[in-house]
Amino acid sequence: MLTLFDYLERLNSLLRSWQRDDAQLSQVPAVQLSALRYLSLCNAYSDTVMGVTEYLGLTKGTVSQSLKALEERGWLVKEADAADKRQVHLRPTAAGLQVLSQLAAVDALQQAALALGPGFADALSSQLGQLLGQLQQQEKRSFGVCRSCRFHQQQHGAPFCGLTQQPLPLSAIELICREHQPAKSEESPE
Amino acid sequence: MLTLFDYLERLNSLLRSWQRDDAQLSQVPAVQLSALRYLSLCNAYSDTVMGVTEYLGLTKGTVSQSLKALEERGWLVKEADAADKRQVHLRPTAAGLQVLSQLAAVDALQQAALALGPGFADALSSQLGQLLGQLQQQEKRSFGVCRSCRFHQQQHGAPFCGLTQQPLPLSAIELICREHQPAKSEESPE
DNA sequence: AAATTAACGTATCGATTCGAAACAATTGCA
DNA sequence: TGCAATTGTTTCGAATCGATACGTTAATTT
Repeated sequence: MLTLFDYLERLNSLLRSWQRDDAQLSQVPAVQLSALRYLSLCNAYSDTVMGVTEYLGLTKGTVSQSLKALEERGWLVKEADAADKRQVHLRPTAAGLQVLSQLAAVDALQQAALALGPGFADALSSQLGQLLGQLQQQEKRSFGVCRSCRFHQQQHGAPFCGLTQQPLPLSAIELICREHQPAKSEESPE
Repeated sequence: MLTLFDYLERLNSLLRSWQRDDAQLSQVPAVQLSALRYLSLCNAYSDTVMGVTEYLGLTKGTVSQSLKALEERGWLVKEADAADKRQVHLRPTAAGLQVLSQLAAVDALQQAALALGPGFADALSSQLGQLLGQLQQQEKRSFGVCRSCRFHQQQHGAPFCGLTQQPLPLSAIELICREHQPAKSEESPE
């Protein structure tokens, strides 16, 4: 009997094989693309080596090398943190974002979902999000977006993080955060 | 905005990282486990090197090595095909099946789904199956189970494959087949 | 029947990745 | 001020993966 695990494994194999068949991206290791994509989706608290490391579940040494390779490709720049001299912020360049936008697998998934009905993609995303939330309850990090975070507040009409006690740009509330902690009710209301 | 692709990527990272944290399986490459699991789920037409190769989307040289490693671990045995001397059938041993049954990720997914409601796992599996079917329409192979195959027939009350013109054991109709071709209506009725 | 082509599996090579460990630099804490 | 914890880099060795070449067997063509 096929389980959820098997479906996810098969989907993953398929997506990887497409990446390899892509002429432009065949030389680029999958981990590098995963890291770059994460960096394009996370906020300023999370765009560090340790952020990528925890998100991908690898060791920091390995990740450091992959990021170095991305930097050499010109898809990434490193910027020192103003306050903490240990930290380095990683920002995808225009060229890097360009590469991400050409990932065939992303579009293929969206189009396949569209062919199955107008609300299919949203419904499936919602369910996968719920599953992910459930799985991450035992994890140290939950990697959600600000909007679903218990620290997420409003102050003077703008988003505000109760953990770091800092105001956030409006664009940040849909970004992935390393410090995310789920609010009480994870179930998104229908 | 998080896409289907991102959810699948994150889920995959999480599952992989669990595999690495498992003391017993940390030394075992993920590809080997994927191959072994496939072999435990596929039928007699598909348990060959080329079957695994196409399912995982790798090259046959690479797969041949991974299978060799599995054989050396004693998790797999090779059996020559009776009719075609080129082919080798790969059969997981009892020890191999034992390893598969201990995959923590499989259970974790099932339990997480269970916590989200009684029908959650089935509904999600069904949707992922539909998505997979849609994605595989452009592929050469669809890797479905006999029951959803256009060659699937009944003869003398037993399953029968219209492609190979052979009877099938009853246990095979839920197994993955390399030669699978979807029947006209892929949508599984509710 | 013979020759050619195609398919299956293996072996070898080189590039690359990954984890483990050691290391330097900075921060936070007692 | 000491001491531990955190961040990030580097180095090393093992192992994976793709590409290529090869041998064997089956299928096809002449």
